[in-house]
Amino acid sequence: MTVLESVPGRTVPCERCPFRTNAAFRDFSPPELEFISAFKSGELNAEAGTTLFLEDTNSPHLYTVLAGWAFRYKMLPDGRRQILNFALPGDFLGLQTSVFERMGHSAEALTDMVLCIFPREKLWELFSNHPSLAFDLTWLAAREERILDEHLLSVGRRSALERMAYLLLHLFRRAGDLGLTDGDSLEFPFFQQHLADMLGMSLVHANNTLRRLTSAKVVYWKKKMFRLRDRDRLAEIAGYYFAERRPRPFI
Amino acid sequence: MTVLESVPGRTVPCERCPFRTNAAFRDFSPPELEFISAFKSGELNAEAGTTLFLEDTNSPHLYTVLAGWAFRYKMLPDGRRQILNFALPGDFLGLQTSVFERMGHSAEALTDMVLCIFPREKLWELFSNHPSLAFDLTWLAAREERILDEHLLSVGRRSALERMAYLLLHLFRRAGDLGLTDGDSLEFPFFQQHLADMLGMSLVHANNTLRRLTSAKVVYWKKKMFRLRDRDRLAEIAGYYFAERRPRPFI
DNA sequence: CGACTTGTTGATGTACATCAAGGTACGTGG
DNA sequence: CCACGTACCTTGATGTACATCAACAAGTCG
Repeated sequence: MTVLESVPGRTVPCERCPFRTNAAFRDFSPPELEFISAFKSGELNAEAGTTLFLEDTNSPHLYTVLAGWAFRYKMLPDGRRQILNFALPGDFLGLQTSVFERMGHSAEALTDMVLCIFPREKLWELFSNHPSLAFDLTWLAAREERILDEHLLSVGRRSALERMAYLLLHLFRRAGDLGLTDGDSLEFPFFQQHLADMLGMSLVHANNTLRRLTSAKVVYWKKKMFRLRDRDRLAEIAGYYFAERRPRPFI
Repeated sequence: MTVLESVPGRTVPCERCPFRTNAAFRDFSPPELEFISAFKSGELNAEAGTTLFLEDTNSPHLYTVLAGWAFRYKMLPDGRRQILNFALPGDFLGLQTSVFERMGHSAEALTDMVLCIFPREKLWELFSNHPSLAFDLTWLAAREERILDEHLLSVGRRSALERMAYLLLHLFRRAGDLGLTDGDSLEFPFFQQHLADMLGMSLVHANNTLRRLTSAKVVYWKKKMFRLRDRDRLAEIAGYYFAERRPRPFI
């Protein structure tokens, strides 16, 4: 996470936000940029493992991820955990807290992170004065919904092998769009337990399934280093893989 | 669906929309109402079984459900189907089509339906001139996300019995909020195959699971008539059941 | 150096899917 | 009216994809 290193104390001004030069993000008009700058109330540097949100509690903040990975999850009273989605740089966290009074999910930092903080009281100002940004928010919500739809299809109807293939492709593509990949390789910041909890299977079975993919030389996975060795084969295993790319997010 | 019968040909003017007097929906200011009236371009009367959206295609329309039930779903190439969510009166369908160029899911009418049609080109006008309505849209998107989160938790981590209990409670509550229930009973418009496809299990297993609940006298289910005989027991089986109610939707 | 974390593998059990058959209700045409 | 098909529900037999339990390997860290 180069951003983390390049900003070792003070905050990134929105005018020099690294996303401004990233092709994955749309351009902002000067008034938009000005508003965002005023909207941003600070930054949160969170260590890996930090709880960003806790289910059923309230949060005064909205965040966008500036650097690092997080994940959203829900738990059952007996400790069973379901990871709902991962959050990467550019993703928005905490919309629910501004729309309902309590979060319906928890969120945890997977790596050390930098998050931009926005006070939710000012969200209304965004809606009334900057419809283009309100639309971006809606865009992000619709994208999240689409990802959840896909995951639900995976967990509900795909086999363990198909699910694993799908998830790896999904994550690789999202990271790739942000320029986090290096050719066919990428550092995945999570443990096999995270894969299992995302895919709704046991750790042992996630391990077996991943092993089937590695020993078939479809992917490489060791010590968090991931390599996509045979993308077509992986897509074929996943059942189908729907690719879409359009720049349009918030911030 | 009384609305369907009471409007056997022409459209419902928004000023006399049945939701205006329904406690589950928020009030509109006169300008909001006026805009909505102009935004609405017509009505669609769809028979049960009609495809409202088809995955990977585009739709020029947005809909809100005025009467009837629908469901959103995705399919794998070999025919496995995952139902993502059900849509009830007041729900909004087709946001994705205005934000991406293709739908990520299909949708089908479960009963005969009446839908209000909104042209998506005018959505921008909503965002720029009626931020309160834009916020409502965001509210609906956030609610959909929350429901999907719950379903993902169910399918990924709950047992078949827990899942079934959760889903029945979920649907009963949503229908109840809209005043569609009659005491502890409700007409569910779907077949057991729909339950199975929602819960990510086979038809046979859905049947067995439902039967366990009926023979334990927790619920009654026969010929689409559903009765909640022991709500507390059902909630206990579901693991936990988080209840929240706030009026705030669009239209 | 142990203590702990993460990954890996095997043995065993079970929750689920699949296959197959029959049951009831309802429609249709004769 | 009956014979027939069709749609949905129900149940049993069998198979398998998964979970659980248990142990160990390899790395990391105080």
